[in-house]
Amino acid sequence: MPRTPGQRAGLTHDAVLTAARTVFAQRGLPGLSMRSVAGELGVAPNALYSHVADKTALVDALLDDRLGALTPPPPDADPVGGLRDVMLATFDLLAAHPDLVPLYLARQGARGPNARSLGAAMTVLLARAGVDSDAAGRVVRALIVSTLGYAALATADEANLAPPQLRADLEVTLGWLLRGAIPRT
Amino acid sequence: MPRTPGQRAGLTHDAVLTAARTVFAQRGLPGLSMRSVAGELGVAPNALYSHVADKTALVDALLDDRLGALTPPPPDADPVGGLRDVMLATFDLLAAHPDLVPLYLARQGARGPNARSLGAAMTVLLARAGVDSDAAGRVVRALIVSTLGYAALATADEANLAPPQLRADLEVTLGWLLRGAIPRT
DNA sequence: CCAGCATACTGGACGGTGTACAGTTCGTCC
DNA sequence: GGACGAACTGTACACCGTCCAGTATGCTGG
Repeated sequence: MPRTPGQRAGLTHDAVLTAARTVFAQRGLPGLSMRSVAGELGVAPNALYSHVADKTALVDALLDDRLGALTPPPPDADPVGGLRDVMLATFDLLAAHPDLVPLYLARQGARGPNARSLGAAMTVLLARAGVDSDAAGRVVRALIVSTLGYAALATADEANLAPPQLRADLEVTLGWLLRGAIPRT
Repeated sequence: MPRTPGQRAGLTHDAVLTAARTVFAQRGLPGLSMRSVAGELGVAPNALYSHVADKTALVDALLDDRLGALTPPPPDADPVGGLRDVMLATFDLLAAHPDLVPLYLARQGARGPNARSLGAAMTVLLARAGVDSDAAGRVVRALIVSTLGYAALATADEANLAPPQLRADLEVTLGWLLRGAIPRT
């Protein structure tokens, strides 16, 4: 999107984020550079630094942005089923956009607002299942770790493992974790 | 280790690997470049390419090399305890060398000979616990995913989670997984 | 013993990266 | 209307992985 020179670009943090999203969608992770994002905006690479601290800050924002596509489980859902479904949905999101996975791994899962709200919704479900809030954090971590890990396996290049197979394996694993974490009723 | 010019360096794949190990130990992941490894050997950067296909191949070798520090569980060990101990030892190894973790994550856990032999030893234990070899692969994956994931959390920069705490959490998680995977006796 | 050859290695370069510094141009507010 | 601060550009630095063309070395067959 080149501009006629002499005019202002009028960038904002959101505009940069949007451009990053576009570049990332079209050219994947290796194509995501400050220069490519700036090019998408018709702007010099350094111009981005007025709106974004770092490349890592931009990537963080991008990650949480993508997490917004996930709908948190409703508070009145069945705890075990609800938790399993969010994690499987997360797996599906990551499997559909393989280039996201290395980014999440490098950041250990993003701590933006969307990530937080998902975590909160999961904690609510766990509370209803009798898990106190101290333990809930640990359980959420265990679930996320497995989900991210299986997503990583599913998006590996050398993948001799088929994603549907891994999705099934993840489901089994989540069952073990939830059965262990939630006191028998 | 500069040489007097005009003489051969006499590099080998092993020499390159050793140099890489040294550089990595001293300068960490960001300091590990083809140029720095070559510098350690007193050699031009391109010289490495006579002994190593890629930087990624070098890193792969380095990863499996470090995995050699782990001793596989003996075949006659208690299955649950033995499996738990290998994974905790793996966690400790990674926690002690934080820069290893991003590399393992990027490669989804290394497929070199050392990694294979560890996997084989784990499969043996699982077989003795009544898990057939098909399911064993899945269980091993589940265990590794959690272990790597917790190690990643333990080595995160922003870590508000203390490593000993995470180690304890991992132990609990491994218990859940093993209890789920191994049929009740 | 010497010719020939494959291999190891060097020098230099290409195209890329993230980002710092200095300067210019613009919108906005007193 | 003049000053100020922010936005943006041009340029540059210090890296990166890797390729290409050349040179020198050690080993091998005659």
